[in-house]
Amino acid sequence: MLTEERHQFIRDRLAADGRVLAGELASRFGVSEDTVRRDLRELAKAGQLRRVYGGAVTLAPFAAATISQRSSHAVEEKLRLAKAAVGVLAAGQTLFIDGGTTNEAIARAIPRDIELTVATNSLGVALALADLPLVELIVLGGRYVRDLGTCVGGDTLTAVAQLGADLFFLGSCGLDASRGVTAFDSAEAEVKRAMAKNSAGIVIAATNDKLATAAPYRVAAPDAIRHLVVERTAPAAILDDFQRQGAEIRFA
Amino acid sequence: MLTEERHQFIRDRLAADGRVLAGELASRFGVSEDTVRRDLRELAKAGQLRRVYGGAVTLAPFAAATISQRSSHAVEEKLRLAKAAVGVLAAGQTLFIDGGTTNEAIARAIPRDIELTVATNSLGVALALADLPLVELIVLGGRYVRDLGTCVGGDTLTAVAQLGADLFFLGSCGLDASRGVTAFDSAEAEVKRAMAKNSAGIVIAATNDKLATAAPYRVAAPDAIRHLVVERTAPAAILDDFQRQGAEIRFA
DNA sequence: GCCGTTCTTGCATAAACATGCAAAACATGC
DNA sequence: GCATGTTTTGCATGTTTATGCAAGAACGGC
Repeated sequence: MLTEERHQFIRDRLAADGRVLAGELASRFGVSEDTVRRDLRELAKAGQLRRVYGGAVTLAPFAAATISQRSSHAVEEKLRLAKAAVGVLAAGQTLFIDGGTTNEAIARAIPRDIELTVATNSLGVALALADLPLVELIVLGGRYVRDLGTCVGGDTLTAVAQLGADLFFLGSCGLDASRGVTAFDSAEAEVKRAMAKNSAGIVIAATNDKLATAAPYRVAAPDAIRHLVVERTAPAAILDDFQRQGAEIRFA
Repeated sequence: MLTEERHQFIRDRLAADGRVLAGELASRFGVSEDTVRRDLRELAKAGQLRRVYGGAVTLAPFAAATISQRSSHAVEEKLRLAKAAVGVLAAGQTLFIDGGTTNEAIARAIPRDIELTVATNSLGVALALADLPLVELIVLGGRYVRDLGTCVGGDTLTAVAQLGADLFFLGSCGLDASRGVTAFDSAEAEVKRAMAKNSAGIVIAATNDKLATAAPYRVAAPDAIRHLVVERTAPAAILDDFQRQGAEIRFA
């Protein structure tokens, strides 16, 4: 039996039952439990299931409900970035957080015992923060765009205009040392610009594939970035360019 | 049985009954009470429940107060109510939907193939609708209140004021044929009043325990209710009172 | 105050786990 | 065809985790 066939069977079984047992799969496939565990580990790394002691279960409902397509990509890297990104937080701060899977990961990585005020136009981020007892959560409403997972439009801009934040966690965008921060969508860019304008500093957590890419709509100048959180494997030349323009580099 | 499955069961049971007993869970899972206590301790540490002598209860005092009286069948009843409630919908309509578990159930019961415009201040409702391809979703932002699961405040009122809807699905409130619709919270009531004002008709889906109860804050007069969705076992006398004031009764 | 119940803590054990390694199956280049 | 490198798999190793049991502490009713 091919490895891929086992993986497919596990996915199907998870979709049907919501959980699988390592021992059960081993006898079903006629392979050792070690092999099954390896399968489960790989699928977990690919973001297709959650590993638990004794087997695996489907991902948390909120994770499945949000932008599931993109979030299965580079889960581990985003988790590492998120953990590093929350390091810039200080108690009592006010934040803007916009959309994107990296920002959702950051929201989930915020510890329960820190007091913050957070304004977000992302449903996924709002959901991640809805449970935190010490976080004052402000939802920035507006027209919901399915593909982005965020609210945009005039209502959103109005709401942003009434707020001011210490930090703005800017997500899902292109990043280039000469062109700065750019977005793929006009309405999305408008909201990002408003948030950037009303924030004292911008924080960007970017996977390597976001570095040195540009999109049509300008959001912020490169020297507006205060904290840049990147992977350890990020190209040093690009980081130098950002650092020269005032960004503080943080490695995940 | 996986540890994770026990945890999930405990969460579900808490959501349904508002409380769990350690001994009861132990015999149901077929494990020792020590194991159950360990589970409860972990969930408490994760902030998902509050540990009490003999078992555990839900965190939110508001939710606990209203939920504790519900039977474990309340989930099924809400599902039945929700299915009946979506029967009043027609393609192309614009809706307000506010918070409450019944409204979340209604949102989940909306079929994928109906075109609607929905404005909601409930995160749960928004999440349920985020996937539906034909629903234009407008999120009504504002200060998020954890116990209600909704956004309230001036920003929310401003956003509501700019919209008009055919129907308003009004949730989580007291219902009395003489006093009308009433809410437990002042800020919540304000938003409900604004939604009621800007809607052509009000729809209320109420479990039996909601009928003939009243809360401090008035939201709408009894004759503002256009559709009242109730269980088959609802007391006829109460229904008559509402019907005389213009409500159309629908049975789940 | 007492007593039974519930809880925490420490400990033992078995199961599940990660890791390193070697054999087998497979592909690749000459 | 044969040597070489890669992937997959199972096994042995040591580690971690889950669980139940026992003993003592904490709680609640009387």
